[in-house]
Amino acid sequence: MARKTLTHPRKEARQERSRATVDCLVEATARILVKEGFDKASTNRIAEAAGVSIGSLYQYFPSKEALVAAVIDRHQEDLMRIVRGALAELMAAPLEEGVRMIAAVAVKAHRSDPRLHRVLAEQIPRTGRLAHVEGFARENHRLFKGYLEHHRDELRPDLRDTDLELAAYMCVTTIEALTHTAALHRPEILADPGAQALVEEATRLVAGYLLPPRRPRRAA
Amino acid sequence: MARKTLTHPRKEARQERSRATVDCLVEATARILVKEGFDKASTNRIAEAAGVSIGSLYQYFPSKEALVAAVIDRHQEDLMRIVRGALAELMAAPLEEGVRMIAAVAVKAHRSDPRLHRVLAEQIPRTGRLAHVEGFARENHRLFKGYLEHHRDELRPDLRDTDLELAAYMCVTTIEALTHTAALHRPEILADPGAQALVEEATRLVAGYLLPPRRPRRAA
Amino acid sequence: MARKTLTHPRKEARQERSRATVDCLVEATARILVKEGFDKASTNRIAEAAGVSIGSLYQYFPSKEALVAAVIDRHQEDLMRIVRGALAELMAAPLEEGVRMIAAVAVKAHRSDPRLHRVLAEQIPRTGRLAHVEGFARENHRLFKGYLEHHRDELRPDLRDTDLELAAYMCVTTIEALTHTAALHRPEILADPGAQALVEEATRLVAGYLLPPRRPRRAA
Amino acid sequence: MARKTLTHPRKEARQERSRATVDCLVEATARILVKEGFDKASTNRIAEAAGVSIGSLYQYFPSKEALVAAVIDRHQEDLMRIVRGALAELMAAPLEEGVRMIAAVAVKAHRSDPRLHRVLAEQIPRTGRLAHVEGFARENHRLFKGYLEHHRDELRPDLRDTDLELAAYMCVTTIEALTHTAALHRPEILADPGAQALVEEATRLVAGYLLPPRRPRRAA
DNA sequence: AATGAATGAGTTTTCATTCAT
DNA sequence: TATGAATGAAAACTCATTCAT
Repeated sequence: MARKTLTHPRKEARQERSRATVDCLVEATARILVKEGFDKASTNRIAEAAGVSIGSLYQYFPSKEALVAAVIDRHQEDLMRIVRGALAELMAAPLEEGVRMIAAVAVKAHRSDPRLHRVLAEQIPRTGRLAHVEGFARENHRLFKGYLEHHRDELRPDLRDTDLELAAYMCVTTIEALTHTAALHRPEILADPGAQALVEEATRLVAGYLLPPRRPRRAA
Repeated sequence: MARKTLTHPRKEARQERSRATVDCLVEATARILVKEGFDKASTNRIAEAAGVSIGSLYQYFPSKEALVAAVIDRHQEDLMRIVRGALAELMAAPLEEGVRMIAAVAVKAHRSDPRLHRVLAEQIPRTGRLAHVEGFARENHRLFKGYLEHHRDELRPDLRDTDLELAAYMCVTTIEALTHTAALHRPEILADPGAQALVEEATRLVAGYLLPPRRPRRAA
Repeated sequence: MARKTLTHPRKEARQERSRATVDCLVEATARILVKEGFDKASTNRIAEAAGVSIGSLYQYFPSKEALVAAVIDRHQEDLMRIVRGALAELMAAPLEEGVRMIAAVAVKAHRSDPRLHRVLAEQIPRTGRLAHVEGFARENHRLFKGYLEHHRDELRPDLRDTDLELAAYMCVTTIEALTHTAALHRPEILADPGAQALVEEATRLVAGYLLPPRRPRRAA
Repeated sequence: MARKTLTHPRKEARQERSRATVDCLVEATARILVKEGFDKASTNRIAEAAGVSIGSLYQYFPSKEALVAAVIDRHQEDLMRIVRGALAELMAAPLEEGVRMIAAVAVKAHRSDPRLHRVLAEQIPRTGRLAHVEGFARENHRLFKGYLEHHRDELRPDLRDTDLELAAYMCVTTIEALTHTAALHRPEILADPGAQALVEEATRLVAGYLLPPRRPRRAA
């Protein structure tokens, strides 16, 4: 019996009741992933935690991977919503302000559920959702590059005439890396007092990289 | 079937042959982790790949975790060697040069075996080696903080009188995050042409954060 | 996790002990197949009946099918031994006697374990052993065709100059079909009093088909 | 989860629509049995293939076995119809002609759906329908014995005064076995060019067994 | 009557680990 | 000390069947 690893939901839950079951399952999967890690998240355990029979689980998800993939997708959508919502007004902001917004959004996104974020980050390769997730990253990158192009004249002189690909990459990656790493390894930094500081420092770091040097103040 | 999680090698293997066996096993574990992932790395498979009987494996390693821990430790030691070797002359270097050295070392370290790095990064939480590994990070952090203190007068004015804790954290974390993330998700950036660029951009980013703004050139 | 259906033993049992284990397993499989049928023959049940742990079972047989295949092979070899042994002296026998020998051998073969024969006959398609088994049938067919050619001059006149392919097929198939069907559906026919009669009638049937008509006795 | 094995249809489905549903289900079962084998024929699959909900399936058939039994019965009835239709005029025919008719009918019956025939042959033991099916065989046997008794004087002399039980058994079994085995293992023989030959050879075989030896022609 | 969501016992299979030789 | 046969808990997954709607 061929048993390819399928990662797509098995059938659409049409009725009210079954949609609730599916939600329950995804919820329970996320909860267990966070509380006990991938290895402990057996399908039987998930079903039990969801208060659903193992048979029902397999009616909607053809494999454990499919469940994790569903959690990933749901998490991505949460992040997307945060990012898109916040970036609506990005274009109008001056550079430093724009960078701060990006940083703030990155922090906000990673704060939404850092422990889940962490487990998922580790499990994404296994689930074949990598392409999907990277697409999301690329979208952010493109978006920010567009923003930089729109604000070319605010950049430090030697960047003004270049392709802004690399610059965009550096900024987005730095901010993403700082917040992602904090989420994975320094959860306390994303907690309430530190998060603001992280935004400020990241802004100084990245804005300093993009903007022309300010005159020393006493130079007035 | 008691399955306590012991993570220390069972005996010291002082004899010549035992030594070789242990090396073989660690080697094989690393190889399989990289080529097939953690899930495929069963103890039987490792023993087979090492050309050693499963019984012998358990003579030297009390559990699967112990094996992975040994791989992690060996990898850490490799990294340590790179870092310590390169940082011997750090103190003497001026700030920008020092930052460049740190960046270069981070890149070098992450290039040493990025695929192993990746698997281990994912598996470290499972092995209880986390504290150990974070200790290493903290050492780097302390080291760099010392370096900054030693070069206080080169810093931008508003940093000169502060505790350099946060500044050090930002720098080390940014560089580490940039290289680590590249190792995990953008291996091509660490490959030969890109790596130099990464060092340069990281240097500009971080040095720009630490140093006082340079006068615009034409101001002469 | 790919799970192809492998039907070949997983590893050779080298030590004394493990060969005993393998034998036990094959034995137990046969026993359960006969006593309870294919559906009841779960691997756990087989292992239990063999007095062997389920793990050991999977050390030697990669799947349930492999176990059944092993039983089939063993049964085939038993049959082969019976057939080859009996057919050594076939060539020398005159036609009617030869036919009787063939019939006797077929009966003997099907008597060796009719209930096993039956279950296996049903399961052969599932195990991929079909080709193997049909090869055996073809061998018998070739053998008997050779025998007929060797005794051409005893045949009824209109067969003497033809290709004996079809004639051989009819004979072998009839005898095989009569005994096989008896084994499957009329076990009592193969039991002791009936078996001799079956041989005699089959001989009369087939010999009558091959030989020239005998003169009516009173015609002397 | 009580799982008694009931093999009788649950209700008579007198209404038009119910009738259609039942037919659909039996049809679908047969189709899946043939195309995918017994193991793949799960009740859910059958319901789906029939375009009927699993709930409805269980309204008409109390178990999977009942479904298969229904298929068997339907198949038997098809065969019956063929046999009875053809045998109406048997009694009047002389022996050789009668044998040929029997052989022709057996071939025709086995040709009607050889693949279904095969699966059913394998599955009948499981369904408890064995007795039912064997009853059918016995009927044929009785019928042919009656025919032989009616044509006693055409038989070879040493048969004329015996109980024709055994003779009938040999004839019916040989013809049945030859066609059944062909259906199971040599489908090509039942296909169009070969089937006629099979009838002829079977007739020669069996008629030769029943009739007195013909005088050699030149003996005149 | 029909629907299809839910059930859960039971199946195959893996793999860390032990222990007799 | 080395070997590898044996172990068995536990995981993933199926499918006949029930039952609320």
